[in-house]
Amino acid sequence: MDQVAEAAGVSRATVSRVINGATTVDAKIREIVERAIAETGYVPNVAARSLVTRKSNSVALVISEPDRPHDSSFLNRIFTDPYFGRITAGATGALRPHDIHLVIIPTDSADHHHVLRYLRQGHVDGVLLISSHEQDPLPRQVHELGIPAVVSARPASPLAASFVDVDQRLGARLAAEHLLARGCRRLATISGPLDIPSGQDRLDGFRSYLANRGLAGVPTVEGDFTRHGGEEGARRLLAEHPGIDGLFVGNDLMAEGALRAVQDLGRRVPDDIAVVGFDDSSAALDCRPLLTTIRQPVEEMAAEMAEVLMAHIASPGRLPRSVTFQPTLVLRDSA
Amino acid sequence: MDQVAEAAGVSRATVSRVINGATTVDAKIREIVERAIAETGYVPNVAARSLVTRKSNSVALVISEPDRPHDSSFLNRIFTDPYFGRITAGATGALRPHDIHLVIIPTDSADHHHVLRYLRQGHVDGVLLISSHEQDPLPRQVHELGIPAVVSARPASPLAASFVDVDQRLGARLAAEHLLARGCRRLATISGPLDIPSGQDRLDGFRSYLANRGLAGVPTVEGDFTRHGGEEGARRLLAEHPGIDGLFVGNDLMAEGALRAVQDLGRRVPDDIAVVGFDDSSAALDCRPLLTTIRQPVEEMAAEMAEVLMAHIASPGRLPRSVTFQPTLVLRDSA
DNA sequence: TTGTAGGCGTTATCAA
DNA sequence: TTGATAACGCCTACAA
Repeated sequence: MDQVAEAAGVSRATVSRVINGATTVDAKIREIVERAIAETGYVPNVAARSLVTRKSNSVALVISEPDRPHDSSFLNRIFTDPYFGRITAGATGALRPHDIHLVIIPTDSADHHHVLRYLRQGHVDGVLLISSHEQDPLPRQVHELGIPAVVSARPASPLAASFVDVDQRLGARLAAEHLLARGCRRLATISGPLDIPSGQDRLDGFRSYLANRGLAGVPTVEGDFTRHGGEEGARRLLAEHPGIDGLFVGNDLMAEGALRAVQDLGRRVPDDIAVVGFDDSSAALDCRPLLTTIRQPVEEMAAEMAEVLMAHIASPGRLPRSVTFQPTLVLRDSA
Repeated sequence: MDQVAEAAGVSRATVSRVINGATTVDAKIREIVERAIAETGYVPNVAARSLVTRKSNSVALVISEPDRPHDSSFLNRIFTDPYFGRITAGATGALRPHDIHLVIIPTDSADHHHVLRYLRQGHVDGVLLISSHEQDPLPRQVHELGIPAVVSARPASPLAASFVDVDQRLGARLAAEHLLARGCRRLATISGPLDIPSGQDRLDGFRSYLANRGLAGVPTVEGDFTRHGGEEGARRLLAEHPGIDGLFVGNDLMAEGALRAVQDLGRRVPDDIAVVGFDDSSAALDCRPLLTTIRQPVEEMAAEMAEVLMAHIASPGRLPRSVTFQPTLVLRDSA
């Protein structure tokens, strides 16, 4: 910076002003300084800057996955589920205009410790926390750190933190309505993990809507949000209830697997069995037939999380708030 | 830190020594200081530290994906292909013991600019660059930045940079050998994108081995390393060459799609058509039948990249070097 | 509008 | 083995 100042014949303070876009600098001088910056190839030192501003201009995207001992690794799950790509895309898009970097941090419980340390050390100004597991202690721990944070869904236990969610029960209800509307009467469902609020809520929403219309006792199996889990679930379901004519599956990945199993077992989709998924992720388009599903506006939700987080960072005293998005039915070929 | 020093009745310098594990500090004093640290809940300020050490203790994992206009988004591809999960796992594992953070940065060409700026600003001490695309300018640009870097594969155009790779041609040859050994004579292949060196090399390796044994003119279609591309490729291949009895597919994801198509078309696997994939990723286990494939030790390769990078960071003058791993055949049920 | 000077929280050098 | 003290590179009152 001294170099630039010298080359431009001004003081370091002026160089600093130019860099930070202060309005109180003469147009001519600004230009001279900018040229000097270009010529010297000067790049500000972020460490020095954040030492004084106490800002890092980056936020963490912490993706906390529960331990599933029989699964290979949580990283495999994260880098295999299109959901996280959408989250990342949405958050990046919202942060980019503000010149804020997104630091992606996948974690399972074994390294919560590292993550907390990372956050405590002040590497980032705030946290976007994607945590689905009901027992996950991370949301509370992050909250106790006192660092600005926004959670991806209603926390399992009440927490004075901002969160963004979709109306899960409404989504499930849309699926039920659609299946009923197209004439299905023997419905069943493959739910997500019941220790994950979204898995639980979608199941509840589906069942309670049907129960209110006299259709109680819907056959249910619990899946794990993976393609394989959906395949297994469908097989079990059809083995015990061969007469099923409508199936609601807790997410698209499982629906993809279920679709395959259903067709392997000789049922036509949607004629014999209509199938509705949940998410409207890229997996819905990998399905044959194309998957009718409940759209969750994940990118927009992630962007909203980022906006709320930036607001918290800008004014630390701000009260927590929650934003809920509405799901919609996306009609394709499977139902 | 002043607080800690006061609480412990020592100077800041001593506190610093304790924190950094200097051996030149009295055991008793060390203990007192440590207690003071615990009591005050002191956490070092990383910005101040890296301002003076000129180290950030973190490295970037830059995942550079080529633009594929007809695909939804590069993030979707990255968070959908198990390959990147394995890379991340391997790199994290190697870095963790050294207390170095991994900053994951997915990018397509539209934001190379941001990435380069990020690197130039000194946020990280070095770069692990995952770049497959032949025309990708990023490896060269990163190299010109002068920041320590290790690339994930032999760069398309010669570059004085360290890289880690697997012997792609040998892998393809193993596949060919195996198919021949089990009696297949009418072989075909679905290659990866030919503008990606690994796609090209696997194809070359497969064809040239066969050509040397009098089997030239192997039917070939080019795929895109996605499940869907594999499905399409297999359909095209079988439409034109219905007599095929052995198929080598450029990666497991495509093999999964191909397997589905082949069986949809009424062929039994492996009896009518034997199928060999490449990678040994988790997708191989999602296949039915389980996929026989060429194992690429991705985790170990990523770990090696990290080791080499740390060596470069430790001694900046170090000459670039390349490390090549050997692929192996993993026998399962599809061939 | 510009320059001067002090301080941000560490580490590192040098004496003691 | 410990303690002063000087950087590290930047921002920001405050003074000019």
